[in-house]
Amino acid sequence: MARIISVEQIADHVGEEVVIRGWVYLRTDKGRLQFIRVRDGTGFVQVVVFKKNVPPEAFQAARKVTQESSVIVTGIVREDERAPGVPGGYEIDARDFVVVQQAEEYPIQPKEHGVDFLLDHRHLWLRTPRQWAIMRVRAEVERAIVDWLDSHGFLRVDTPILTPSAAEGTTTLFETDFHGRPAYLAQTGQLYNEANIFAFGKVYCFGPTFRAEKSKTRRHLQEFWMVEPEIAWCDLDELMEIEEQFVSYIVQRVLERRANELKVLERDTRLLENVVPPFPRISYDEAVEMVNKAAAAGVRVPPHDEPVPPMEWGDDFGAPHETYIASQFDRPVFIHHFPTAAKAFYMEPEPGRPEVCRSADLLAPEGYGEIIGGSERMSDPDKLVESIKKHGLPLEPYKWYIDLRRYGSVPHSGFGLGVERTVAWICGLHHVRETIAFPRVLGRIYP
RNA sequence: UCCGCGGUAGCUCAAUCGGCAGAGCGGGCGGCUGUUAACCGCUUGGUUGGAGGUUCGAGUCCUCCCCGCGGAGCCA
Repeated sequence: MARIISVEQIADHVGEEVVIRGWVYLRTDKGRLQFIRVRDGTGFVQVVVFKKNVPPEAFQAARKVTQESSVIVTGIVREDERAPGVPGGYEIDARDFVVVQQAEEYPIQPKEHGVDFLLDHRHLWLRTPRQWAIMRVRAEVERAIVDWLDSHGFLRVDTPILTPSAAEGTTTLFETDFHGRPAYLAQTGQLYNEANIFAFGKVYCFGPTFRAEKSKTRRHLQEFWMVEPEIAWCDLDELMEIEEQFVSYIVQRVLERRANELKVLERDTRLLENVVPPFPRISYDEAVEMVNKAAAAGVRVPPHDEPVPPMEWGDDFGAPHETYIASQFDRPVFIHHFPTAAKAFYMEPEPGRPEVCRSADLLAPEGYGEIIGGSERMSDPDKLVESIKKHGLPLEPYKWYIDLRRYGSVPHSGFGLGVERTVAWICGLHHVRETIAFPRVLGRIYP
């Protein structure tokens, strides 16, 4: 009895008779010769069913098999450079072909489809090679995140998803019912992380976060995953060093372990190979100057070839600004010291220049925008209370948060990295909706 | 919420000035021993998003509504 193998491991079985269990992705009927591409979840392989080599009923089954039928194939693994698939270069010369279930007419063809149709069929769309590759890269990104943090002294401490009030007070939250009292789905775990560092030093939380903003862009989801490390005894410069090490590790690890998937996605990996420390650092002041020079020179940016608009000091960057700035560098770039007024209440103002704060965003190259937002946190309780008031927020919900500064306050910093934007960048995708199995975009909750 | 674009066969799209609603793919039947989204022949397939209006005649023009896409703001 031949052994069941996974397509991923096919190179180890050349010349052996093996069994593959999977689903039919594509069939080419050449009369007495049937080319059937089978995927088993770990890869895609071409099965060659030649009439003379299989029992008559097996050949009939192969000739009639429909796309996405579940099948069990027995055959001999052969090296052949013509064989398509992932990893590719190997095919199975069938000796038997059994259909477990003959699939009904399948709605998704290996052709072009519209976005609306594909999202309505997301449960089936996930089976296609491109989506398969993206989800495998995502899983590698998530493993790299956890591995790096766990091996650098961080303790994973998960933070609540049901929260009593707005963490930052600015963005729209999803409201739910907590036994008669309003509760909100978390938009960040950061404030809880800050409590946790005083118990554990370096911590991170990693889970879904929710934003009810009516955002409809290629960079936004209503539900997305974020990893948020928080570090005691850490200032902004040390934070940026940690971030560039962390991001570089993630990218290099995907390059190393998911090369086949990046090939399926036709990603130009040379752009990713540059992603090693140190990353360039520019101040907000310098960034504004860069943008305005470009605006004056009439520079245009992709993807819509729009002109870079001029901006005033104090404005936040729009998408064309971010794209332009990122395009000036061959790896992610930090922008630090944003205007205090444009940022969250908890960020530490720069001593001697309180109009800017110790914050830094990390912009991914190629127009993928902000993948990290981070800052040094305010550590003085009186200044914090003042800032909360200045932002028009109530003090009562932040009582515990202010407490953290009253019992052994230390300089500390942290950041949040958006998983979907990072995966979209690494994979070279046009929209973050493809980076999560079941995306929650505005106006869509099915499937 | 605002700005722009769109909705025609299962899918992707076409239909000139308002004049017989079409093609490719998919499905079905047949052919082929090296296909890579194969190819060739035949065949199947329609409440043109919905409601109203103008007209001899509406996919096409007008009004309202619904849905989707892209972007802005905000953010990761």
